[in-house]
Amino acid sequence: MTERLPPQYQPHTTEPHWQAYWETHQVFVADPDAPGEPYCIVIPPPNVTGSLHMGHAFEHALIDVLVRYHRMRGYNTLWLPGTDHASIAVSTLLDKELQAEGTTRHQLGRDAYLERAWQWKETSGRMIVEQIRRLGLSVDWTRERFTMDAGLSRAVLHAFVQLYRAGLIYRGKYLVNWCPATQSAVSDLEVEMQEVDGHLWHIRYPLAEGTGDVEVATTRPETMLGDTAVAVHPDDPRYRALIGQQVRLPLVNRLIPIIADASVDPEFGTGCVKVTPAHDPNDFAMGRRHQLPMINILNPDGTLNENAGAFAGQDRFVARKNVVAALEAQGYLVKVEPYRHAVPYSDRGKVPIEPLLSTQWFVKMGPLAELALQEFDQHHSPRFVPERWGKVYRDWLVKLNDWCISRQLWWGHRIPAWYVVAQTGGVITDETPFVVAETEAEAYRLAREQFGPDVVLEQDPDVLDTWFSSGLWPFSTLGWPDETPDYRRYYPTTVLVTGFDIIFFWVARMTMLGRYFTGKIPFQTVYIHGLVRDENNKKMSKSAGNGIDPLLLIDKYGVDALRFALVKEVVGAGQDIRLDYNRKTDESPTVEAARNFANKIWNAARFVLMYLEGQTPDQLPLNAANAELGDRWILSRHHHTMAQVNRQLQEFQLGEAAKTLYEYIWGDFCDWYIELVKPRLQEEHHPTRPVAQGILAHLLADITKLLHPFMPHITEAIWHSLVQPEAGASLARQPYPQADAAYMDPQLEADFALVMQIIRTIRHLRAIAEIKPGVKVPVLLQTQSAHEEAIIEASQPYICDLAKVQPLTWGREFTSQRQTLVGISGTVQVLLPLAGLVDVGLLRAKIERDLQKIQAQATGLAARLANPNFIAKAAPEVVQTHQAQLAELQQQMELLQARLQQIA
RNA sequence: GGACGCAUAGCUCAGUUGGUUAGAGCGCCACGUUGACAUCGUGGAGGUCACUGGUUCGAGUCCAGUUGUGUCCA
Repeated sequence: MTERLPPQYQPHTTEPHWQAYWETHQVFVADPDAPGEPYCIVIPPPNVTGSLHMGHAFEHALIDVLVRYHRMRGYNTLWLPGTDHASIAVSTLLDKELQAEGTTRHQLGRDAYLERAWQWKETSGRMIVEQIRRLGLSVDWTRERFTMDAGLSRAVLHAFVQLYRAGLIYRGKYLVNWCPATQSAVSDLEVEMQEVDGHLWHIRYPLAEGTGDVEVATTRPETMLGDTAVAVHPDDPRYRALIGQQVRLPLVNRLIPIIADASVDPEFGTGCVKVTPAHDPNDFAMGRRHQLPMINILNPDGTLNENAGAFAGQDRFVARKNVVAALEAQGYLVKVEPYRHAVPYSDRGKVPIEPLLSTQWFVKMGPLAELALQEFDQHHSPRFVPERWGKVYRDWLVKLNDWCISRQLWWGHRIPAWYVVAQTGGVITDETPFVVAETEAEAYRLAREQFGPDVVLEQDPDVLDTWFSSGLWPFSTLGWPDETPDYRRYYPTTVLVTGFDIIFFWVARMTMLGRYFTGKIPFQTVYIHGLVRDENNKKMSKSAGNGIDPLLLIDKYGVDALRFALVKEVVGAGQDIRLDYNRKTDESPTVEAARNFANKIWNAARFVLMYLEGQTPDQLPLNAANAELGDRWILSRHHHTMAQVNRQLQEFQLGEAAKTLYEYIWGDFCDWYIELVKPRLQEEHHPTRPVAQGILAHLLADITKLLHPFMPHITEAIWHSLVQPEAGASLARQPYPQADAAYMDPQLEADFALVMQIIRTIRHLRAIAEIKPGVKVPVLLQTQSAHEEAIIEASQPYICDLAKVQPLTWGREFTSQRQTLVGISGTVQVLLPLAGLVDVGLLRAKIERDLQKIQAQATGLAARLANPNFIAKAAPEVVQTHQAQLAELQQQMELLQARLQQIA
């Protein structure tokens, strides 16, 4: 039996073996017709351009704990894996490739480009999926989905058309966030504000009539080419007289009005601001209020267009310099100040965003957000864990703007709008009429109805924001819009596990779209986890280059170790975790500790298997009737642990559950129980040997089950060795152990704690006396309590064995020899006679040290008990505990003082 | 500027509804390789619980403020 288990756990052979086993035997394939309450989680789809990073490993480890736990609890469980198509990321990647080849996507043409994109996805895009497989997750690979699969694409078109027909999608010309790098619009969420050191340029605009001028201040002087007004606060006494007058815009020579608008902050700069409605969100709003002309001065690539006059064709940052130079040359530049301000950057493109007036498609968010808000406010749906994230979610729903969903890219879901282009010569303009339909045929049908039989249609060239399809993920992956068996069985899903950074991007969009289309919030609970930070407590990011490669750690320590380390670090929920890591050696003490734990379990299993002599737990009944004190103690601890772990897992306290198991297995089971039963096992005819064997077998079987959600591979391996199940069976499908109150005995656990305490005290005294570990020593235990005497009697073999005592004597009163080491365990006095071995001063010092400690405690307690307020106001049981404690301390002090006199 | 976290041993972190002596792992020191495990065992050292004030018989825990630090939103 033991031949099969090497003395050290070897993850590199064990883990791939069981991963293949699970997949071969379809252990995680869900069956909607099977019994059990449904438990479904959809994976937060990783991006196909990505590679496995620590965030994935962490998130997936957490999800797998939940999923495996519930599967073992008998739920009909589905964990659905998949990836999203990452429109912008793939486009950026391919554009770079094409650029290197000296071509562009426009030269290549749409069809050839998409063919290439699909090819890329099939080859390189598989990488992340293959890496995820190494984590050994209990996902159902037969249900793997991709956002651009036929079914999910159909869901996207269906959703778009429905929203359009309901008036919740519209096309229009608005100010959008334009990314000149990708040459596409992006949504508000894909913009990230960065503090940068810039300048504030003060520019003089001369009044059109008479003399004088106004001074404006700006961080983007080139935009003055598109100014169509100057604004002041209506109540600003400095400018009140000027309202209604005109100024002559320098360089451009355009006459623009001075308007009054309450949104102007009189404190900022000169209190007089330039207004560029086509290139600034505030100015855009002001432009609408005052019906100002909107002059666009930018091309899609970030160069200035023909409206910029002499500056046309120049890049925006070159133009900025040139505009400033021209203003200065012509005497319009008043001054330049250094100025630190927030600049919007494109999340993906990594360049400053330009607010740009552009015709795009938008989702009207108000009505959708309203539905989600109602669910949240009235039904607490979804429920957030931890709860505080619900507030973040709600706040965002209340103030969100319409969502720009069109992207000027090709990889993604093409917008299902067809323009009637015959009349406009094949060109799509802002005014071109269009129809929206799920298919081209349907579009033609609609268009012919509306525009006559000879229409020529051209589909909108743009694609949808990737998040639009991700927003449908919890139901599109299950078959929606069809009422498939999976959809009926598993929707709405049970839990969504994700990071807080994605609440707006993804969670809120899923709840809004899910509620609108399915009538239901797509998940009952949202479990929000924190980030994995690096060894310097920095957020890991690709751009900072501080990521820790999980694959390196898996190679070094095994995936179970990495997973356990990550889960064990989670406290409560939502807190960030920090991972120790040495970049020179690729070592992580945290993961190493988890690897050591795996090895500990492995060896505990080897020990148990060795003494089971081929018998399985089924062949060894749990014989509690003949159990000894130690047996009953471990059974109580065991059931106590099972109760606690189940409770913690149900309350999303995954890290706490991991710690509970760690302490129970390493501490109680290995350090104490296994050590306790060794003598019985080694004595072939010991009367309670079979009892110990039965307990070891059953507890180990339970331990593999309890730990399985956290460390699936090693537990599966041990379980197979232990129970020798039929082919195809998996631990993953065994029932999760539940506590039985009949085994739990707090009094027994307290009694046994005294035994442990006595053993520790003896070991401590031995260490003080520098007695060699192998040498047996006589020990006397003195106690006045009959109960304690009984405990000592029952545990005599344990004390003798674990503390290397021979002989052990106990009684009410011992007169010690001069040379006796003294220790205290509860009210038991532990005496270690040391004839001639140590010096009396050492013995005295030890007793005096103990006395001092006890004295300090007793003084504190006595002071508290002397306080009449304490007696009057504290709970009676608290007072009672204090009194009992003080009595015990006083007894200890008396004993020690007596002993001190004896050896003096 | 608004909101939300965090601050406990050298390091990474636990510490339930306030109640005896604040815990664990790593690291450190000493001892130890008897048949599960040196990826180990036994023992030990190590903390003014960021600071100030308040509530309370009693505060690491509750409240207010301060400082430091992190994140999200503007």
